[in-house]
Amino acid sequence: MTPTSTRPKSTLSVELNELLKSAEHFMTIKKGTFLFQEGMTAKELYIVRSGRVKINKLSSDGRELSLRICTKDEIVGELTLFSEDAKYLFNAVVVESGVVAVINKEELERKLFENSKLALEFMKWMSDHFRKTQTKFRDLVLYGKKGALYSTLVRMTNSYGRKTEDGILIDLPLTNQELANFCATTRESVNRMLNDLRAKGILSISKSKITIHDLNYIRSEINCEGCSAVFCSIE
Amino acid sequence: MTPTSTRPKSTLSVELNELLKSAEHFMTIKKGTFLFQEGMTAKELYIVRSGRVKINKLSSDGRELSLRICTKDEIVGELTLFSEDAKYLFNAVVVESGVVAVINKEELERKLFENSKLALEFMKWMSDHFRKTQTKFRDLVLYGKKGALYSTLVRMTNSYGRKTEDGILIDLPLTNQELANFCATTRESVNRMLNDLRAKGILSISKSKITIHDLNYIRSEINCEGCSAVFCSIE
DNA sequence: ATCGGAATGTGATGTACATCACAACCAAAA
DNA sequence: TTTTGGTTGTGATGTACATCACATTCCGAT
Repeated sequence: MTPTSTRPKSTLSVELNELLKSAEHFMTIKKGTFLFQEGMTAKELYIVRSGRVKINKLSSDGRELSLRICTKDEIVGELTLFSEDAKYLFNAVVVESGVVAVINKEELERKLFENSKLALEFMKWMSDHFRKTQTKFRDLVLYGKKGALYSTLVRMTNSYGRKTEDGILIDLPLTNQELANFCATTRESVNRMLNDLRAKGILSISKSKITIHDLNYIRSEINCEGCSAVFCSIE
Repeated sequence: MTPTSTRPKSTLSVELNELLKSAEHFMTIKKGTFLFQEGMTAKELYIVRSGRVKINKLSSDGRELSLRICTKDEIVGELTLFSEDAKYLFNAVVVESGVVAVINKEELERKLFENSKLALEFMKWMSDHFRKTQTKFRDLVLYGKKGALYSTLVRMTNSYGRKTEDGILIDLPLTNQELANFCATTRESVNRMLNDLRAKGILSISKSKITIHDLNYIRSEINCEGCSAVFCSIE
């Protein structure tokens, strides 16, 4: 698993990472379990150290909207900070076993108060994170389901893409259904759209992993040529 | 204009407001002009003191997606903080003349660094703001166009609603087109949906202002009975 | 190798919503 | 008052996408 990602990632700065570390204890997480569920009162947030955590939201009629897939060094549960008696807005389900660092909310708030540098970096992280989310929803809302899928593919590529001879491999097995959950659409629609792209030679799929041959085509379809890829990720 | 809003608002705390004030100069803004436009390099952010500023985004084919309408004490342009060489993601167009306080980005960052209390409160504001946006997009994506409209109505009510004898008046003239822009839909669809609601006695319209007679009906349709209204606003 | 469950693929049909077209209704200006 | 430009209202039609139904492929467990 060489770090041959095609684009720079906006991760936690070293300092932020180090400082957060000092306040934490660790917890192993097992595939299929929840880190937290929507509506639970939030007392802590988490930093993924290994494994994968998916953030999602269930609609009243049982459909799932996936929002993020978080791997190493991603912060989870951040939305509840600074509001007393906050409830988690989303679910965090472990999709690959691993370890998270547990950070007590109040303790973090105290640390942020005491350490201006930490506070500033944390604000920067929040701000970046906010921008990512905003642009993602914009694609979803402005460019229909195709926009949603293409946006998801671009983000997946930026987060998990690894250069190969014939394109960029999204190094994460994905079913049609899982992609559909990110797009608020159905597996059938995703299937048809992917087959169209396949027919055009834009991408190919093998062993439920997607290889993108022509990322620019996808990016141009949703007018994201100009956007800085740093904000365009799935984490 | 008595402050008979039906629900508590999450505005800037007094301290935050005061501290921000010290760094600012004022600028009058005229209806129809832009505070900033998408893609411009961002050097400052703004606090609305009077008048109204609409935040929107134009799609490549000319459709408009409205995101916020900001009045007194709302922060505008906040998304560009902490990222050097940031470009504005959206447009800010003045829809009602007034005055804004101008805050230099670098100066604010310095102030936040020097004053932990300010930093903490600012983070709280960002976090609240983030939650609002997330929940709004969720309605938009999960519950279709009807969900988008109902969500917009609830938010408008929370932000501009004033109790009257026969319901809650949204004290802001709104055309079908303007509502449509908030929902990423067409004026015709909005018109039909509003007429349905009118026929059911849920709301009524006069002089392009909406009065909601049965807010609970609308809220129940998009499953937001449980949500705290503080986060459910249009600002 | 073979069985069974999950994932994929693809037609037929339904439905929500956009688009088009145009009539009716204002309210402010001439 | 009449004109005019913006807004509302509403049918007819088109299109994107969801839903349903079922066949096929894939893959791990026995």
